[in-house]
Amino acid sequence: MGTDGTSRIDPAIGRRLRGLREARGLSLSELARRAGVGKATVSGLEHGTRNPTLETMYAIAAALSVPMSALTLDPGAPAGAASAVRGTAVVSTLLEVFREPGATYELFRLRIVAGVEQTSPAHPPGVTEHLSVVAGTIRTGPAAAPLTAGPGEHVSWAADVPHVYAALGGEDAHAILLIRTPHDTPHDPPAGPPGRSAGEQAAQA
Amino acid sequence: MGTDGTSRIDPAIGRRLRGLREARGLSLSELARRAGVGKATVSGLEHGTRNPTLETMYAIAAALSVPMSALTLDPGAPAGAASAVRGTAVVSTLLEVFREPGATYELFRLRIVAGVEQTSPAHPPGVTEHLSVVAGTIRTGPAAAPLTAGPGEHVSWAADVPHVYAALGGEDAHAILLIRTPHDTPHDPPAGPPGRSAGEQAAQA
DNA sequence: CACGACCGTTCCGTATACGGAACGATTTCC
DNA sequence: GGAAATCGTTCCGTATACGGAACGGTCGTG
Repeated sequence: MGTDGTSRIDPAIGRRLRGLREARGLSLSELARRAGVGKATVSGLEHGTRNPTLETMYAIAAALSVPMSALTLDPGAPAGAASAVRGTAVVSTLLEVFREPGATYELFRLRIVAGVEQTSPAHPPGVTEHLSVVAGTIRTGPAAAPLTAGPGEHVSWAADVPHVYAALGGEDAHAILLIRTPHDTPHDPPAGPPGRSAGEQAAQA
Repeated sequence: MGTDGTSRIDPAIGRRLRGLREARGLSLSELARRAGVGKATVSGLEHGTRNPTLETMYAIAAALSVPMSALTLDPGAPAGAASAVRGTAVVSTLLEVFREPGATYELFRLRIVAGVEQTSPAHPPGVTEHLSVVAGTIRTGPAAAPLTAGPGEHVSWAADVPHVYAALGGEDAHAILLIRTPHDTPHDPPAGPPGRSAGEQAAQA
């Protein structure tokens, strides 16, 4: 990767790892033993001088009894207003994707910024969206006939028409969005520029 | 790691990666280009013949606009009947926990094993559960008055009474469960020791 | 049908992540 | 106060993940 000689990985991972280890009262040697990896590996990781293998990460995460994401801390951050300023009303984080025999499901956590209404274009026929309101009041659904839902309420609609998202009441709203794409229906190409940052992004919902 | 010569990594990662790539209509070459990694790397990854580096995983996840966890999918496995045999009908994977000013939300992915009905004890007053059916047919809600829901349907109920989960129709069912615990109402202590195994565990829902 | 563009796979040399061993520094126990 | 145990770091040879290049296959196009 870097032809620079010493490839560094995000030092935050090392700090996180050391924190988790010490929180459990484990010595570096002991953790290495439990994870079945070399002490040199753990040491190097904590210092951020190694670019670990997935296998190594699995082993260490398992030894600490945490999911890998606790170590890698993906970008899935709460992130203040940063992206709202860019004119995006809906900030989404992809939580999980799973394939069933008949369809693919994508699960998003949404934050809808107050005072802006965002319209998303139609998906291919057959795609349905299911939104569960977590906090705030959300007006969403087909642009032609949106519905209003509060905490604990749900809205579902066929996503083959343009649809809107808006937070009512002056406060940001939060929701869980499940998009079901039947197979046979090819997913539309990604809306944005290719190499944009992972984690938070404008919802292509 | 394996001194066997060829260390294999979980082939599910490869399948997941290929699924995400194809869902976006990207060719392998194009993905490699966007991620700034070699085609050989992507190819090897999809075939499960490489044990990738964190840096590589980051680059690819970013190019796909997904968090790394969408690729690594921690242990949250479909796992046949293994845990059902242990008398557990509901297998849950914690996807995310988030705190809002007024409440804490926990989001689970559930797999409900067919043919068994599981009853969960009452939560403290104020706790509500919201279940979205992903696949199959689920009978759930307060034990005294459960409801039946199919794919895309939702059920909500106050969780201060015993409640049940059951998959109808002879097939396992899948769902997303959101548990809202208002603050002031101290959450019941987590059933296990603090650092209990991440990923799959019996639902304390 | 020849040609170019692109696909996904495989081969290859190099950079580096790996575990084991050696090291000095502390701490524990007799 | 010396021996043993354990700590975290560093050195080292080996295994392997990496990107680039070469390859055959499949399209569109002239």
